[in-house]
Amino acid sequence: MLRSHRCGDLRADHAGTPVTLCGWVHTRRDHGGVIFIDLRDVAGLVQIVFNPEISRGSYEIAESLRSEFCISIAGEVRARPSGTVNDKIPTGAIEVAAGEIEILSRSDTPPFQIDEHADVDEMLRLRYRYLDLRRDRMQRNLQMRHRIVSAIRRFYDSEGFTEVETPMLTRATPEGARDYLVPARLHPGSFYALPQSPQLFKQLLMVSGLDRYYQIVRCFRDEDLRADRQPDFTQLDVEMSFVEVEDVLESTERMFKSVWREVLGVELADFVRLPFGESMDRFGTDKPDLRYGMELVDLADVFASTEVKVFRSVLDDGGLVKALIVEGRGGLARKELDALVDQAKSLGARGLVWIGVTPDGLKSPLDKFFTGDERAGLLKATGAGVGDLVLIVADASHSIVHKVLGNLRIRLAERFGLVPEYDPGDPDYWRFAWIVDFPWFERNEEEDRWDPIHHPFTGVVEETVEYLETDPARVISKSYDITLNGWELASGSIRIHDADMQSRVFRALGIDEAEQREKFGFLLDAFKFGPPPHGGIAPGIDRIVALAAGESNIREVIAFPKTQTASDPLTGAPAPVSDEQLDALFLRSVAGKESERESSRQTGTAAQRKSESP
RNA sequence: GCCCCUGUGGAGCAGUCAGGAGUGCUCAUCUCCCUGUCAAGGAGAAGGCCGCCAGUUCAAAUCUGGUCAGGGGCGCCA
Repeated sequence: MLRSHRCGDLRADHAGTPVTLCGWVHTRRDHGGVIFIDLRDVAGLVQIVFNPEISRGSYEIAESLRSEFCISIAGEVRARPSGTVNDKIPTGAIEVAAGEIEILSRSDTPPFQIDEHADVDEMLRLRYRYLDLRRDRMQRNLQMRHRIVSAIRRFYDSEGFTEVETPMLTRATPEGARDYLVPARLHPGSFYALPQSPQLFKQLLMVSGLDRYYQIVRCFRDEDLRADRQPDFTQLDVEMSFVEVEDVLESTERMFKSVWREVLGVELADFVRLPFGESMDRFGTDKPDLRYGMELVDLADVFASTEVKVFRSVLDDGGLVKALIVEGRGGLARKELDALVDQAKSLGARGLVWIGVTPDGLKSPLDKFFTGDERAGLLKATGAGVGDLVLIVADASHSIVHKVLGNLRIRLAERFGLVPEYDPGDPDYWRFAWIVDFPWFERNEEEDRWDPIHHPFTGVVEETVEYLETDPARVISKSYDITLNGWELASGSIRIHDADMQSRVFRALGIDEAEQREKFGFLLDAFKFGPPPHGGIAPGIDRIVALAAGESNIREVIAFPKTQTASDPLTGAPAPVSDEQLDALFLRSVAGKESERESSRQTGTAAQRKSESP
């Protein structure tokens, strides 16, 4: 070893110990006669003192040190002189008097400072990700990720699960997200797909009698990115045989509790159970943030016999009139209210009615149309008091009302500081919920058919099987989601293992036997050989870690993530390949115009291309 | 595909609404001073196609259009 200790591990009781340390120059404070270096390694910072009275040679070398030089020093740990102790760092009681120094490697001036203070442009961080990852926050995030994954493995190992790897090069799935394709050199014209999830393989493993399977596995979906979505992401994939819904929920909930206990030292409360319909009614979404109130209020009763046109026509069409109450914001300026109306419209609403509750009555463009009963009913139903703001969306489409109000609820909670600060040690901060009783189908008006909300192998709740042929909207699935503080963390279901039931479901979906064979033939074949009842779940690792670490973006917990256009500023991926490579794969590019544009691109990409060449 | 925000020395910002010489702040870099600092301090210096292209104008960082890049969202994500 080139070192005897780690910088950040030294404490007062090391005083008098000779040590050899390796690390990076974090900061340099040159006083002319004495030089201080904060030396940084994976464990933390420690102050090194260079003094010509200790070693003239080392002092002279230290004068040439700059930020991020990688150095080794040998010297003695000593208590700091009284009055110079630094309470801000764990090693602040001591310092190391440097006797010898070796510059292991020099560093160019870094493109940005490696400390917590600078809020650096993310593009730059990603281009120099290896420097970005030197920062304390990133180190902590990656370490937390490791501890979480490790705790998950420990849990499933102790519960008799077997981790099995499944192929990365597999067959394109007929439905779901867009696949990433890989040309098959040995099969001209054919392609592998990277897995969107190991869904079908884990079901096959149940047919194989594995009984309890898990895998921490990379998955790929070629869809547009979001704060919580990357094109390649990591899932905890779980499947169990001979279980019902309740067994998967119980096991998964215990896993999360165990991980939170081990990693964050907090004892989670039992997860709330929220039926899908109730979640939509109360929060306008199937992934509600339960850390604050502002629940939606149905005003259908209040305006049941209204003459206000917009409400009347919506209610007559079977639509919804619902409200959101923003406490203490009745005095919002007209300009801000107009901005809210615009937001609502951009989300698909025809309009947004705002009502300020003042001591003199209601302040609203619609107030003059309200009857006295309606004003009283509105206040009673919403519970709004003087100073509050009521926002109402009315639409024939229930989903638009819920989408708009659900979105406004989140934005207003963030804007008005209703979202609690990150406080991992507080059990109350972690609002886990099971979302259950999802409808099996959703209506696809464009294609004039019923589509599965989950996937076509999802089990059907027995009591609703009879509606498969008569009223698909009433069929409830044996599927479930976990949500945490407004994020969907996991999704799963009990699968259909009975051939007759699977046929009925395919019929309801309008998929005939030829299509079944073409799309799912190998799974249906497997299910001819005694498939066990089984089910599972798949939590997203990136999201779990981001929430646990208090990050609002999963890029912060992924070592080398991609930008919103799915490119990597560090490697320059994706990039064109040579004609020779294409020839070998029997491919020809038709993106002529695209590549011309590529070559005339401006500064950012040019600099990036520069970094690609050696 | 659509909507919104952002782009100013190496980094982070202000300036843009209301056009008038690249003006300012913090940090970094370079030189000098300094033996107890800790995001050290002091003095000085260097460093800019104001993302890019076009338009309006006597005059554009500022106004207009387009475009590229980064971020947030809608659609999409069984």
